[in-house]
Amino acid sequence: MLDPKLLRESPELVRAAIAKKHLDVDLDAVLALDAQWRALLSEVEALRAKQKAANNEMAALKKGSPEFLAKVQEMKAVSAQVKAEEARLGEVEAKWRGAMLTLPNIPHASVPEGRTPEQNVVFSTHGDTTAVSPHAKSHWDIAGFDRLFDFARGAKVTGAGFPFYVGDGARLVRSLIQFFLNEASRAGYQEVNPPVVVNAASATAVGQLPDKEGMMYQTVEDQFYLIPTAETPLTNFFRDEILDEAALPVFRCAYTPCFRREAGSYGKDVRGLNRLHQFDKVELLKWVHPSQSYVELDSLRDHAENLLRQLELPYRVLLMCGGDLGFTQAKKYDIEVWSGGQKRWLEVSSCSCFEAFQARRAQIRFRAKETGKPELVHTLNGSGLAVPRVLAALLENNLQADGRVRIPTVLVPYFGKEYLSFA
RNA sequence: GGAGAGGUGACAGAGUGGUCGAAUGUGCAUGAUUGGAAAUCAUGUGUACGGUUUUCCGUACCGGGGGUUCGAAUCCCCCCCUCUCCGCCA
Repeated sequence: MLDPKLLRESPELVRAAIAKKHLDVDLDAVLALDAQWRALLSEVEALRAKQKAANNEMAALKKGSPEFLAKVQEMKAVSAQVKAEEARLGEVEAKWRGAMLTLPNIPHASVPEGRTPEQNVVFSTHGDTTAVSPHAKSHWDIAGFDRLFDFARGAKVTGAGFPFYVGDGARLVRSLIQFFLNEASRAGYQEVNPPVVVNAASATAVGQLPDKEGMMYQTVEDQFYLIPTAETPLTNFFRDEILDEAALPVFRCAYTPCFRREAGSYGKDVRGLNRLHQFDKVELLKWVHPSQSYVELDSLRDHAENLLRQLELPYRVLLMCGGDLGFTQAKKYDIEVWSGGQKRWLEVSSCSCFEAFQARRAQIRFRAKETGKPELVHTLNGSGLAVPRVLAALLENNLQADGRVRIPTVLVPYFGKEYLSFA
């Protein structure tokens, strides 16, 4: 959510943001609602002040005296009026709030113009995409793939997009998770093991409700949601809290399974490990002082990149253009790994700075030493990393002539051997 | 899942219909005192929104929501959470 004061004082900034993100929002309607809401609020508050004053007078009067009874009669009318006006205020306020929630976060000045994913800027490229194994092929075509990554049985037991990982497949998944977590710890992120189902308030605070309800699995009895990312429980950790300024920045990481319904995709995007309904991911979160958010975004991105470098996987970094930037983000980098068999880039991380947009909605603040007043923190998050696509790239890029997969040196201590075998 | 108790400001803890944003204590901040500290004394110490704008003023908030009433922290209803006991269970 945007700062209502910003909207009032600099509507042109908000208008420019909407244009840069290529969104269609009727800003004038929002402004009109805002004015209406404020006018109505003043009216109601004046009425309540009147009520309060009368209340104090009546406390001094003798109960049951003629003056007292007269006052009761008089205030009955005011009371009815307050009730009616409050009902109206409630309606307008709900509309106003709804309208405010349609306003996107302001893109950072460094975000390039553009409407489509093609207009994202290639920020950097690392590693040699031509240096992958000459035997690379799409991972689902690798002989024996189905034994270690059993989609058929997953579909029987649950549904499409819920594979079983078996044997060396399961072991490699665990190795990657452990490697990612250890690296995050080493970089100063405190490890957290959060709940993987959250309530509606938490989903709302990070913007997954109400608009993205369809992307989450829901429980029947309790109105809980399976998390689409660890960002959801982690960001909510400090919801409605005021932190010490000295405690900032706070770095946290978490491994969780992630659940996404993602209806509507098809084709090669959803083949094999490319897109699943349940997948494993290590997520990195930062709560920082507003002056540090972009320095922190760079170091967050660099941490994620470093994981791919250590895994010896070619990758590139995209700086998202205005039109491809999410609603809530001020700036975002996507990191894509090179999939040598499919000969395409696969997104394995998305590093975003939200500035105060999430924090305002979730009411996460810190007490500023200077003023002693609470201020909103800035939040950032990024994957470090999503497992299945890294897995896909590893299987493809490192496929040997004999059908085995070479394990990157850094993973060998975790995996316990130098080659993964499909036999 | 069943029975009972409870949820008040940073913390402890009063308050059962009116002058209560809320006693008191602790903590914290500033000042006095001191060579310095402790102790003591004094003053101050929530958040949000709106109006105004170097000052202030108004309104709201006593777990959440609804109701009764001229008026609710206080009465009624629903929900959530915590604790104790029982049941169940890894």
